[in-house]
Amino acid sequence: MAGSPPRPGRDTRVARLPPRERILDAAEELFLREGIRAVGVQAIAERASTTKMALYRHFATKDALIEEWLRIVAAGYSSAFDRAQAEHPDDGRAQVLSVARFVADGLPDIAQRGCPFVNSIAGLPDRDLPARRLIEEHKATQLRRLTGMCERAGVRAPQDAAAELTFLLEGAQVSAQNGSVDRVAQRLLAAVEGVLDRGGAAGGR
Amino acid sequence: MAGSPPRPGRDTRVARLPPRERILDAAEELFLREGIRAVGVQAIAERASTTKMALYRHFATKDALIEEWLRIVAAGYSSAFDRAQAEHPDDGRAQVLSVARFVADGLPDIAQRGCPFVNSIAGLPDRDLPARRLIEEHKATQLRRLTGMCERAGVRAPQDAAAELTFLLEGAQVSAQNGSVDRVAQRLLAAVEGVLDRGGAAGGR
DNA sequence: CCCGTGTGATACCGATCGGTATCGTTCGGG
DNA sequence: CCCGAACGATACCGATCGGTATCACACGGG
Repeated sequence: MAGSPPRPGRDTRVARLPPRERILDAAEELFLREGIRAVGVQAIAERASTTKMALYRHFATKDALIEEWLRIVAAGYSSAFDRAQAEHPDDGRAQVLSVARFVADGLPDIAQRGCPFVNSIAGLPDRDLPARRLIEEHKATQLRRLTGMCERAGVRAPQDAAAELTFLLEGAQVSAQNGSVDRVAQRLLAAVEGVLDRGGAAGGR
Repeated sequence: MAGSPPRPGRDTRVARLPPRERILDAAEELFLREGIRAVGVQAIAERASTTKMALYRHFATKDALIEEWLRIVAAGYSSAFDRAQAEHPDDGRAQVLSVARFVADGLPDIAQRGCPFVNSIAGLPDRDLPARRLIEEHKATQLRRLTGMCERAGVRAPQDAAAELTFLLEGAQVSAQNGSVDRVAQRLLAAVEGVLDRGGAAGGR
């Protein structure tokens, strides 16, 4: 098919990605499964079929690797927001539902591995660590975009609705992880629709 | 001065609790501030003004200490449920609101240290670790009691309502931790009231 | 053709990890 | 009064931590 594969080398194994990508993939896998602090750089290097030295040629420190990984994960969520807005322009309600469905679809993974941000924040004690700043800015951006979508959906109190939606989204993820609630995805989507229908927080009165 | 204090020893410092209590206190402090995996037994022992040996006389292993600590934290939450039921017998709505207020009151601490369960679960990869089993059983019990309260409150769909309340409660805690939402406590209580008024998930239609 | 860059492999660094062994001391109950 | 249990202190165990140094080799562009 392809005339000249990118960098097959003479390796018998599957076509290898550049080391940096392999390291990030391996780190993702291990960070999710074992937790940030439980994984050593040695284990990451081995799983990436390379060595510790190669890892430290691409990442100044383990924390830098963690930060880079979190940046990629955050970009994934952001692109879900992008897609929601691109597929349903001017339809705030559909945008929110699209985001909610994205989160709901990810719940099976979350149930086994946990939310990358929530799990990572546990191992990042200092509030001014670069990786934590990244997480907090990401969450703040998400809330802002969610608020915008709620405005476009014409709900009564966009700020309140966006906050409540955030609670539901985050809460569904931790509930999926500790396995206390069943049919989490279904319940999450129902609750999100409820918030959208009702507008802000207490709408009955 | 004092005729016979419990166990002052001849220590000049403040009256000391028995070592086991001191160790648990020190562990709680450090586990919350730094995270389970980041804290070494040495650090715990030093903060408890004792030694590693004394610690291992009371706890078979570090994991056992973690488990015992989580058991105590879980008992704290359970007693909040007990109080809610004792102070508002037969009034399910007031019971739920009491629990919600308990969580809301704890949010300032959560914002700085994070939820003990959520943070710990990140460092407990294996699902069948005793400490994780404890967390999951605790969360399951909470959901059951919440469901009972919703039934007593006469909501339409108690199971759905309890699940949504769980999402809100958990989500508010992680949102407080990452600081994305402001006025978390106020918003949480408003959202909880909304769920109680509305009954189950989507009630508008 | 050859040279520099990125790579793999190995060994090493000091520090710390969870956990254990061995002491002497202290203290309270029978 | 005295004996045993709990305690404090210290040293130690092998393993692993994050991070560094060194060296040989493969490979592609000039």
